[in-house]
Amino acid sequence: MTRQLLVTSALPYANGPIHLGHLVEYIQTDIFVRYQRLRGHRVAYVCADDTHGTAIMIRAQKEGRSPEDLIADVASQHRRDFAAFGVSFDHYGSTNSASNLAVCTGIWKNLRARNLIVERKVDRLFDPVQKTFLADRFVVGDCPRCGTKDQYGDSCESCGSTYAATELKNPRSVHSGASPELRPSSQLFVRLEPLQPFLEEWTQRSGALQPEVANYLAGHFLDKPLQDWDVSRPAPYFGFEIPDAKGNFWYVWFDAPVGYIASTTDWCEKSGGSLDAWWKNPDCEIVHFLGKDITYFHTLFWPALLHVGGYQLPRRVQIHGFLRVNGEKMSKSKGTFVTAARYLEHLDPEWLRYYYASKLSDKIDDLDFQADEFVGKVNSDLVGRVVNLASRSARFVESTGLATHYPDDGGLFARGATAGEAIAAAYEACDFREAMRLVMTLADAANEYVERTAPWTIRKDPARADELRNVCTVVLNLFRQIVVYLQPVLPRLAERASGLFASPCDRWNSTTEPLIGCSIAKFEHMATRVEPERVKAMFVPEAAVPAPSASAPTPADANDALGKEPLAAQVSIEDFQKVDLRVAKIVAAEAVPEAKKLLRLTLSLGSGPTRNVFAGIKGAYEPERLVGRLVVMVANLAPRTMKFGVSEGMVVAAGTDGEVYLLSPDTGAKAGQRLH
RNA sequence: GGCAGGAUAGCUCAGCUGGUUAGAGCGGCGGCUUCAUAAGCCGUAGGUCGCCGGUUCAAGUCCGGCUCCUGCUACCA
Repeated sequence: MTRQLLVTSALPYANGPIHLGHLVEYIQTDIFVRYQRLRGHRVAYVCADDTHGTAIMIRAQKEGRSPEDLIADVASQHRRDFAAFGVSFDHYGSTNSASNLAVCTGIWKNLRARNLIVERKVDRLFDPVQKTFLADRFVVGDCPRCGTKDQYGDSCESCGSTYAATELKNPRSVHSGASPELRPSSQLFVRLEPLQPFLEEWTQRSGALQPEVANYLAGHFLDKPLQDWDVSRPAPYFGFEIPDAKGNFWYVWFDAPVGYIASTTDWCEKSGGSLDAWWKNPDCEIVHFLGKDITYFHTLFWPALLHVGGYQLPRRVQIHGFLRVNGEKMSKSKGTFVTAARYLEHLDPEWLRYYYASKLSDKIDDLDFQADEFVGKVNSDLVGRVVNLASRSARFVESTGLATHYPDDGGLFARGATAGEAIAAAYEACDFREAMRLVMTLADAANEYVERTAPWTIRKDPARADELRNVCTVVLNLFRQIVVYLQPVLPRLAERASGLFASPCDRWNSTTEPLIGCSIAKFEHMATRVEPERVKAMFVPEAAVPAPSASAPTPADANDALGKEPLAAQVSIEDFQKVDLRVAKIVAAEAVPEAKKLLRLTLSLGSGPTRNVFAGIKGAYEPERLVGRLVVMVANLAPRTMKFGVSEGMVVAAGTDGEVYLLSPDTGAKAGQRLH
């Protein structure tokens, strides 16, 4: 029976380049999609750029251009990267599209009709100079919990606490630097609690979710009243203005998943299909692939929107873990934050496809990229075992072609055909690791056959020409069977093999019927080996790489630190001089056991009493290794009483999102010296 | 803090509803081979299955407790 599947990958945010972590998902989805096509099913694979929100807006501002201009640039870059890795979207759209606005509007109307939208007056910060309400990230001030300066209006990067923008101390507008005023604003919320029974049923009993996900939702959200979801943001905001609430925009997480539908709509338009035949067709299986970080958006809000909007719910939500590199989080400073473009400068995309396939399971486990394992898998599995089969047999039959009857192979080909069922089941379950393992056992068996029959010996005896041809017919058929099984993972290898046989490797069914009598093209290498040095070169930290040529178009690739932390309002030299920065020596350092992030530092300023300072750097520095080191401290910061004691100053460090880099003076600086 | 997941050979992982000497791939070691992109084949060594206790004729597999790792967390419980 021919199935019909509508498959999506999560929409990448239009605020940065695609990197190896993204590619886990797109490659995983693409393998699934190609597998389904290989089986003869009808598949639509749609995706889009997620383009709205504050971060995009801020970045566009910093770069002095319109958000539309920015997202167009990033979109073309994303498309190029995906194409290079063979990700075979049927349509790649944008959430900033007419179709998306239309679908959002439709769902919104239904939410209104079901009385699921409530409006509440909330006091929000208002910029009296710009005469606009300020989104959370357009306000900076001191964290109400720990006092850290220059924190956004949603959460503190130092202590991790979250709060309302109105709680910030000494708040300022990012636009004008003015102190915002409190003004009542009407915010719109989606009420989720009335949908509780539906969500309970769908998450716990539909079978769409992996069991650990269902457990997570049951224990986290469904066991108590669901909170209303704040879906509006006041202008200015890059996004869609809410049609019946002028001056308010849909929060990016409202219109982002709707982009799946919009992109499907656009694809239907372009290909002559209709949404009724796809998303709204109960026989069409909708499958979402996404990372575990965005689980609840896709398993609570999104089904709620679909349900109310009158759209079919996903049949399956396939969630994967994060990519780590050599056991650690990806890190720019360690060079393990590798963009797609950077990978392509060094390595072949099919290698990564195979490597990921050999590691991916249907679990939510993180996937660890290990350089030496990568080299080993590619070189020994792909080249040594699979491609080598063709390479050690094809040349012998270039002139004669394959035998006209399939010879006795001791049941090898039949065994391979039977194994197809288990391989198919593994693909279907997204247990690609298992699929690769099974395929490799077939390759092992084929190599043993070559060893046993020793065609290089047969060849020496002209009287045994038929036997030589028979043996090679077997080996090449086993090779071809394997290549078809690997086609979802290695489409380019399959194409090259197709050229060898002058017969496409594009149908799963062809694995049950040996190819006979056909000619064999001149053998050419189908895959190259990885040189370990090239992998090593890819992981050289950016800073150590010679500056790229000036002609390279880099705007979209620019470091996004500014976007994450916009420049603060201008200050005078007098303002700056109020802050007394000093070189300080760490004379003692210890972890605060009860705290997640804090180290207790004892700092010397050369003379006078030492200072006790808490620093949120536990995750990045070993206390023992800090002792004796010089750092920069804010020496005249008002003491602050914290849970674990009084902090008498602050150690300055750079970094966002959990990265922390302490500053060190050059050699020769002495504790106590002031910074000017 | 809560929750979820994990902890099995040097590395990456299988081990379903408890049942004979715990498996695979890679890596290691020893041979063989030379058709092939120094590829391939054969053999071999490696594990007190995180720790403690319990249920059972029998536990990696079930139950309780603990330790460590990872992730998530809608002020959080």
